[in-house]
Amino acid sequence: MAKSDSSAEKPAEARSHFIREMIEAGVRDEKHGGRVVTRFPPEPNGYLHIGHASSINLNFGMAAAFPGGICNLRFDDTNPDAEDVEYVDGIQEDIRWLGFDWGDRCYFASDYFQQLFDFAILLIEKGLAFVDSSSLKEIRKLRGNFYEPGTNSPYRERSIEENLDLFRRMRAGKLEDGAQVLRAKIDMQSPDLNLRDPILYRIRRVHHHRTGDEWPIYPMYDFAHGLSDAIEGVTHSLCSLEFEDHRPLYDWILRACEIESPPEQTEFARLNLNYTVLSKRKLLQLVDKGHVSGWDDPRMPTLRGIRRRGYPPQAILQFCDEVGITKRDSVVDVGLLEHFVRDALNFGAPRAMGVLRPLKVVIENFPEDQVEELDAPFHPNDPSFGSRKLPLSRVVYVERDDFMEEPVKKWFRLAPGREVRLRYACLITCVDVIQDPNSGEVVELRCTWDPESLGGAPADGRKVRGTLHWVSADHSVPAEVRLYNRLFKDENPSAGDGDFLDSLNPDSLEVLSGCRVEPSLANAQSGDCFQLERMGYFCVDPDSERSGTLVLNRTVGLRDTWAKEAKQAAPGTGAAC
RNA sequence: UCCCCGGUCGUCUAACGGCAGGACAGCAGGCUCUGAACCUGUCAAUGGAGGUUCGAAUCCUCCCCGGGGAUCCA
Repeated sequence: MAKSDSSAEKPAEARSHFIREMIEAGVRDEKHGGRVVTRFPPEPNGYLHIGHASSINLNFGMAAAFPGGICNLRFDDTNPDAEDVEYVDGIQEDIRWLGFDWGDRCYFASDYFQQLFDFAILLIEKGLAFVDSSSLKEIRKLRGNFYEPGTNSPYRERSIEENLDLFRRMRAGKLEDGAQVLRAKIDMQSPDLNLRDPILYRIRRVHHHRTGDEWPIYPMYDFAHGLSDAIEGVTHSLCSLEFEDHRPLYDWILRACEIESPPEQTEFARLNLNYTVLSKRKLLQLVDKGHVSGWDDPRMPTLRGIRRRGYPPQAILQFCDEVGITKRDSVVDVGLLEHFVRDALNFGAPRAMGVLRPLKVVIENFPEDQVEELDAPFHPNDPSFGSRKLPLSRVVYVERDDFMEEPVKKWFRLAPGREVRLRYACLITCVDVIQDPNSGEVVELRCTWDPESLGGAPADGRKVRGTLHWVSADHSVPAEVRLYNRLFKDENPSAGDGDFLDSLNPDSLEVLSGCRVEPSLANAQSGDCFQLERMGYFCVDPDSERSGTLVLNRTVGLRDTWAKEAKQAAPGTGAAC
């Protein structure tokens, strides 16, 4: 039984990592009452990308790994300047596409604004927070720097009553943006700058996408995040490495607010990919400046981009599991992602034939009006996919790249005098080459076929090395095919002092318009995925509906050891697509 | 010059004081009606110096290298 032995069949038992072990130990020791509650906390200021998939997989995965575990979706919407409902809808769509479900627990930090405000009052009453009327510039100056300690604000010793009054006036909306802020009273000498009387609340009189104009003040991340976790009963607050320095503040706030069973913050390294940028700011720039067609451009590392490209969610999850969770910064090779995409598609995608750059072939001894219907399986390793009929007629198209007038060594495709197999059809021999008299370009091949080889092997059992994909000229349907290359030329587009946009690959998109695909694809629906044999995995782009012709995205090419070998033999000639 | 974190094959990752293992990539074969998939084999690593120990990737000290940290961002 040689069914394709893909890892897609056996969902690898979840690999362990330090966070899983930590949670396991905690559950064993009845820490947090033995509960596991995580949350995925996106800020709705951009679309999710492959890096977020790792965090989503972690948070939802850990919840699922323990009995009774749950994972909330919580929008961290405390900065109305950058945020938008467009993103809250898109983010939910993307997480669902990955296969995760938060039940009815879709929360918003903005839902907690009143509770957060009350906690701030508590802090003031306890003498742990004060209103600072210094200007932004003064606050910055007094904070000190890496090497110099900070200095106490002149407003630090205001009375509790005065602070209460001032803070309530902030809330009442009577003050200008920036007039004053609420600060925690911690330690201006601390080597951890986050502890130098961090700002808890600021005045920002702008419209919020959920709370409208109700709040003229907004809580800062450090204040809002831990308390939101606490309000939701989160036990494990998993975040990325850059918040490590914030953990003492996270703990301070929960302690100061007298949270009885405080959540625990643990940091892990974010996912990085070479030849890719994963920063919302940079992705936004690509979209805004028109370097890509949108957040869902198939070259984008966004979840909607790779979804449109045809990456199966299963492949992304397996990729995340394989990469794992650690505390060390790393840059994963995009090749690993592509490996899991191929792996999932090899297992799950039906096969078809399509010619990207057609070269006309006339089979001279094939009767003019004859059409042979050949049976071809949809999957070579899995009969459950069934089969379809392929029409063979006198004129067919083969791939232009499969013919070489002067074949290099080890070439076993078509060339003058050479015999090859048309996949699932018959053997043909090239007997003549027709060129354009002016350009010299090969425009047509004249071949003969061996009728006895119909359906497979020749009668005499002779071996033929090359097998080509093909379509019948009259029966095939037209298609536009979009080939994608990496968006950036450099492994690390953000390295150096230059603009990352300078690293953009001008050849990241190649549109082929005269393609021909087999008739079974005529009714393919947007989103359908299949392999065009020998050419790669493809999916139907939604543009097909608009344009009325089939538009195919190449999801990923097949491994191509011949291209590699040919490239080594003739450096500089290698076709890189 | 300060604080925090991290350094294991090319890349990612395991090891919880006891044989440095896996995946991807690479290379060499095999099989094949996809130069795919699949199968077999193979290359390849503990940043450095000391110390503790019968035994150190793992514990300790120092050094080196990398990342993060001074938004009224998250």
